[in-house]
Amino acid sequence: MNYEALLHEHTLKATPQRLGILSLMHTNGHISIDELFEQIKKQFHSISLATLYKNINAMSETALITEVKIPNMKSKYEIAKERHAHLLCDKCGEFKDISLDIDKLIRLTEAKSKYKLNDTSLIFSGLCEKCK
Amino acid sequence: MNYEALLHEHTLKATPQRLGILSLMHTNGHISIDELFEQIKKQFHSISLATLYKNINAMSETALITEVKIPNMKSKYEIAKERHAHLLCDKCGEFKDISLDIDKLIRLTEAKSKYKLNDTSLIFSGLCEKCK
DNA sequence: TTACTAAAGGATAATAATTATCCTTTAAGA
DNA sequence: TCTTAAAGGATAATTATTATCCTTTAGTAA
Repeated sequence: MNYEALLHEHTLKATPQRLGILSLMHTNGHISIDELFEQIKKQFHSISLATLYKNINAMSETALITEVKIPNMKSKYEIAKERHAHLLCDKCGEFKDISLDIDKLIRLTEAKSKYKLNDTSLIFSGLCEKCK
Repeated sequence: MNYEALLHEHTLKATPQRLGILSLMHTNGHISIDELFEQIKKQFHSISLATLYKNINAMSETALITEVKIPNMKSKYEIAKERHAHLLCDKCGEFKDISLDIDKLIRLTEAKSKYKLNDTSLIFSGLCEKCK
């Protein structure tokens, strides 16, 4: 993926730190601030935690990345993508995407509620195939 | 509702402060820490913020209340109840429960994922009937 | 290329949010 | 009543996040 272009599309400068952050987010899938700081320091020995926060905020505000709030644990961040739900294993902590017909779910809920819906946050938790 | 008994069932003492918190949670439906502190102070002039946090934690740990994490805003707390989803109006901020066949959704997702699921966090956002 | 400038980085102070501590008070049961 | 573990209040400590200020650099244009 060309993160330099992606940053530019979101009117953000493509700095080495940001490319590093996006790369880590990509390889990890979902990552918390703490994990991110831990890992990014390996590449950028003197990176400031403030820089990390500023970048997370800048990229969130421009919707390049998304914060995923999870019950009973710290938020994780992911590169923005098409609508999807998440699966969490309460035992091993595996956290991953699952695609699901969210449009249908939205249509159903709109009918029931009279709301005009445009987004969802949907997290399932339980035990993964290995842990169950 | 008999909150005194409810607290006892969760092995917690039924203090006036806790009864006040639960009462506010009930009348508000969902309430943030800040709103709660704001309101509870009217009844308990000298209540400490630490007491509020301690009680929120104690009642969360015993699953008497539930924290609802919402994208882009502060958490709200509600008295625990049967599985349900939430609707958020991005314009006026209305936040309410909606009942939905979550069991069915879980069964569907289990089939697709091989997970054994037992819980969900599901929030829809958009515009309410008035705001749309 | 070089030069310019707004944006971004780093260090650190400030603020906000949450938790811990310590001592006093009280709910609940004997 | 009496006893005591649990809870409350005040406040300190810790953690998380944001703001500030000065330096560096990415991006653009001469």
